[in-house]
Amino acid sequence: MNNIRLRFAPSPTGFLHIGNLRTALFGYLIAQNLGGKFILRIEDTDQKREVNDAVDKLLNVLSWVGIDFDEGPHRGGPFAPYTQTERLDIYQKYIQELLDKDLAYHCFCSAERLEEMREKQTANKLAPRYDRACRDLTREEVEKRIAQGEKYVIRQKMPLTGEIKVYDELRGEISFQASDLEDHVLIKSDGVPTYQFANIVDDHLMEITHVTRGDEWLPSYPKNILLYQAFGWTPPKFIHFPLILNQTGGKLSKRQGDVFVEDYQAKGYLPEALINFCVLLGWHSKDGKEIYSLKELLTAFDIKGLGSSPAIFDSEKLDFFNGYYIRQKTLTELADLCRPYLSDISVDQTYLEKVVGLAQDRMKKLSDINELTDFIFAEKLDYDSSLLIWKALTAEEVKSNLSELKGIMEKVEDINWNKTYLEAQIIEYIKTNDKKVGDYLWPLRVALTGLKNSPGPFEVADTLGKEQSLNRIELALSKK
RNA sequence: GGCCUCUUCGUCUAACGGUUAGGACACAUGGUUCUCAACCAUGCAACAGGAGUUCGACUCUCCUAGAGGCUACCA
Repeated sequence: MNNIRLRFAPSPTGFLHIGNLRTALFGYLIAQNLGGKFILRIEDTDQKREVNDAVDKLLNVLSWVGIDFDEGPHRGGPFAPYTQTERLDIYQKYIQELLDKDLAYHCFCSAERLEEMREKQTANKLAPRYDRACRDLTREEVEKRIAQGEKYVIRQKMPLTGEIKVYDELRGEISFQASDLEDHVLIKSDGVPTYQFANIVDDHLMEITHVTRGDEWLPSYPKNILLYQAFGWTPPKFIHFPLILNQTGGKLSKRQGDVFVEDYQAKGYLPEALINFCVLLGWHSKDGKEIYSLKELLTAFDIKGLGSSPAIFDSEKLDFFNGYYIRQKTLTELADLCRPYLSDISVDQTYLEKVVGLAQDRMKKLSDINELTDFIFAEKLDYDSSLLIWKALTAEEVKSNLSELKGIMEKVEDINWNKTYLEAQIIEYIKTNDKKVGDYLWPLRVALTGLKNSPGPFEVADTLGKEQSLNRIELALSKK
């Protein structure tokens, strides 16, 4: 047993962004790989963005993909509570410490003043930054204004000069100029801390050893380090994962399509595919293997395989993985997975397994099941009789071939009505009469499916059953 | 505007400073096949540009360019 501890710390905003899934996944894998603990902490300090049931939903999706936690709001733990709005008194205590050390200060500037200030700065091509107007107020003045009921925030007092060096596990040392840092807000005017403050306090208190987060946090890293220094705490290790980009290289956002795990779940992507696909965005194994189950990743994952450059989300590769994992399913599993996507939910289980078997090799996602197997459930096939004609055959030849096959199939006993038996009978007939396979099978297949492209005639006939198959052949024969 | 990060096939990515720059997806062709899919085989395709360091640079340094991120009392 060691004391490695990592956390996933999302804001409960409703859905799980695909980028967050990967952040959670990497964190989970590192924790598992190092034999440590994985903790869920809910960062709900922005009440404006609060969404009902968000935590339950989040937990559902994460458990769907197979990620679970050792500690968190749903199961407690030695560092409870794990929801930031339940920890407000803790932050009060720590901000007071900073105030006492003169490393933070009250700021009474109004939102309007700040906005005006920023507008002026940008107009003058200056970096928009708080002008530190309240940084050096006297203690008496601060007390007086608080007593008068003035609203205030608490800001971090940054050093004015010098260099701040930080270390990222993937990129090495990065240095920032203190003069580029803003005195950012630690406690908002409603007394609730910002991410920047709550996050650091909680990571320390919860004894997090490796902070894993997205690349978008790199710019605030020096401020975080300064906060650790202000408290006299030893910072954990930091790993900033490169971002996932959209097809055009921009930020993955709602506007260009699906960005939430729930979207993919609804469309019929399997958790195995999502996990396998996501883990390969910025990570590779030593031996170049690319097919990985979550279970295998638990031991195979290695932080050394992480890269530092952003990755474009390629849905075609996701489709490949999804098709691959669909093909790995047993018919029973696949039937269960497909059932919610069927318009007719009352389909018999064994029948459904046969139907699903026809589509398995052709599916990219579960929702494809409808389009792929519509022809099976169709009351009456609707297709042009010209489709029945194979290559140079005439319409008469096609009908004659179909009649011959009908004759053979009529004689097949119900008990023998299966793919293997039908295939053996029909192929034997064709061979012994020295005919071409295509001249018979194409018309038969079209008669049974009404489609240009479809699964083979024997498996379709098997699924359809004797009566339905013969009806469909009869329909083909009656076509003009 | 400022700061930070990133840069190998279309995409995801390999390559102790020495390889015909490898694999996967996609694509193409062939095989298998009545069609499609699946499967198998083959092929196509990349070191952003420029200086250095070095006997030798995809790999180290610097510059340029491009891309992305951050620049809120959002996370």
